Amino acid sequence: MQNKGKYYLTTAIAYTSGKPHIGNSYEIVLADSIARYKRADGYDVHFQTGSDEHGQKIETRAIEEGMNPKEFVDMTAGTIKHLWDMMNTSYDRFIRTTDEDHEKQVQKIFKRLYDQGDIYKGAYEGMYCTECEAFYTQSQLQDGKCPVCGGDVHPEKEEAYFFKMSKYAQKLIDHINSHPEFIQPVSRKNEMMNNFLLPGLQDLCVSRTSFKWGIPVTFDTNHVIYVWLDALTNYITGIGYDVDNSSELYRKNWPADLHLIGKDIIRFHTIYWPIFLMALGEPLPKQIFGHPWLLQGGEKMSKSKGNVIYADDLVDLFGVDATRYFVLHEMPYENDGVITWELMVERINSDLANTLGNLVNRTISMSNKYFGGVVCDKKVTDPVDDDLKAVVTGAYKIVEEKMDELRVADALTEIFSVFKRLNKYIDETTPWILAKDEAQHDRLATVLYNLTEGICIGTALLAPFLPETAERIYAQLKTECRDFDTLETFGLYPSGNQVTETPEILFARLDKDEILAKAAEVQARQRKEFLEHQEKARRNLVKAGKMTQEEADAQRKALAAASGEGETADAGAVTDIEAKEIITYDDFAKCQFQVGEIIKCEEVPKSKKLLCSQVRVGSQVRQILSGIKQYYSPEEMVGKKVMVLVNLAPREMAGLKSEGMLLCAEDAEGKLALMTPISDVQPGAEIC
RNA sequence: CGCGGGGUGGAGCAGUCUGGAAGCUCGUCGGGCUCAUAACCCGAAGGUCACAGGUUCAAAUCCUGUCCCCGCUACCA
Repeated sequence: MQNKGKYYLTTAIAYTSGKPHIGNSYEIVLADSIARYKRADGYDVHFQTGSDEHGQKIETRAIEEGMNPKEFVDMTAGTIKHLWDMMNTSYDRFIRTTDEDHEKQVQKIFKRLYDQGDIYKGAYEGMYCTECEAFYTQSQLQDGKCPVCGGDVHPEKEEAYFFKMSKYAQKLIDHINSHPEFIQPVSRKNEMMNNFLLPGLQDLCVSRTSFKWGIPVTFDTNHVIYVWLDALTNYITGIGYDVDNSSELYRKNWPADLHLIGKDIIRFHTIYWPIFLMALGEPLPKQIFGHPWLLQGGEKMSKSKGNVIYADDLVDLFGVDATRYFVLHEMPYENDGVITWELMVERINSDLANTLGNLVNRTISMSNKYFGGVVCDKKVTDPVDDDLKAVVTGAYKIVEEKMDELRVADALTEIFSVFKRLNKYIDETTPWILAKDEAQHDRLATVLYNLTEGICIGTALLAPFLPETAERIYAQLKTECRDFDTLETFGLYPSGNQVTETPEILFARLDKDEILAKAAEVQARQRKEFLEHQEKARRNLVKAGKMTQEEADAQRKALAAASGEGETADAGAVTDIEAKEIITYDDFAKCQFQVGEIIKCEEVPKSKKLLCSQVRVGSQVRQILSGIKQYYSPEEMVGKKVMVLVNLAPREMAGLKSEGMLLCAEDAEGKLALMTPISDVQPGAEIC
């Protein structure tokens, strides 16, 4: 395989304030796919990711957890790394901004920039909230109040170091204009130019005295180095940059070929980062790609909404490669993508199970059925083979074009069009008919060979995106992954090779209802954990003297109130169920609902769930069993007026007869509530 | 009049730069097939391309105006 040179790519480093959700995990999967693709394509790849671990927010979060900052970031960085590993990502280094080599180099960089006059000491002026010990800009304020706690703010000065951005602005403008590929997608370029560069850059505050959790300024230890100078430099410190004497790894890999980041931090990567590098006299990265977000059903994910989707939950339900496939496929190039549980199931069933999994399965099954698993190229061709071969061998070039533009979702679509073409080829050649004719024996062998070879080539292209699946396919075909420079040649699968006798299902078809039920459980659990965590955080903040008990109580109340009209803490969360078919009025009229009064109620001894009630409906008394023991005691049931479905066929449960059904509402968390009339009515009143 | 992006059959998107028969994936319906994971293959239905006006032989595409959605707006990681 020809060596096409080095390729250095990075992801943004993940902030260690908590566990990243799938929208954040998307980036590492995207980066990994590109890294694997470039490796397979002959590049010498270096792939770096990591975690950003300093700042005031970390300090606060650590207190909430009752830990010191270092313990806290060790924990969260561990979580992040674990997630990255679970997603099967092939990074070469996971850098942490608390790593010793990084901290040391950042200090040296700061000193050098100060010495050469790019950093100067000044005062940061802004609106200060004493409550939160934080500065806010005019535009961040909400009605002139603190956006976080809602308290009063006042103008305040804080001594700080600043970086002279304006000095390099023109040089950066020129660079961006002469390198159209620098900022991707291009639409982002205009945003940066019009909003920041052309109106004139403000100097950037690069130190803080208001908190301690950061890298100290060596010559002024009241200050810690603030945020971006610390975070962005990971891209060079991680490969051995040294102000005095950089490593060989650095000299080989810098400038980076690609910084992959979320669209929210484009400004920092396309303005501040290049300017820092200019100040250091280092070349600029070749390309910065600000990818869009994955939104849960069109909304941003948020813990308080309880709609956060985490990679590990997806992996539990669907597996690693299905999760990788989904996020890669569903993320368009420029606009935000949508993730919902339904869409996951649809994509997996349609593409992975039906198109790919079934193709591999039916091909191997036929080889076994007709040839004892031996795949032989008997070279009995037919004109229908030509188009198949053209599609299969032409795929590499098309995929390559898409990947050059970082259009990963499109590349995947192209790869799957190969598998779709192979499925069609089976219908065109109808192997089961060939099998009935002894004279077509060799033709049948050729058809199966072509299918097997087609799968091999398609799978080689698929391997960077779904590495584990590719391995499983090759294991079943008893061969190995093909180099990219062989993908335009048809016929390299060793003729006479024997495939596995026992093909395994690559992706099982999923049942949507089953998955939705599991998803509801997952989200209910998250919601509960969120509330518990909030409670714990408040306790710890009070203990640490960062919050008074009154404030904690007030916040709890505010949260409960803000989360909905309801009196319960989890109001605001809603329950969605699958829509049933539309019914006619006649259908509805078949159900007889009446108000019933519970006159007696006892537990069913043999059952964990059942209560046995005697219900007065009109002049009759009926016995009705209900699975609500966990929610209502027999005592509280008595005297209640409830909604009864009267004409339900009687049924025996736990040895007792039940003549009807008490209607309850059940929400996504499985909570039950009996339906009762809002004002008093007679037992037996019809509900219509 | 702060900046930028978007509004295309039921869903998710491409097409707009470089005007020339409205496309893809999923879903729905009908047919075929039986090697296979109720799968695969073929076909059909379904859109006044947000709205209004203009340029043109011709507009989803260019111009003008209006409405709606989303992101950013400077030190927040």
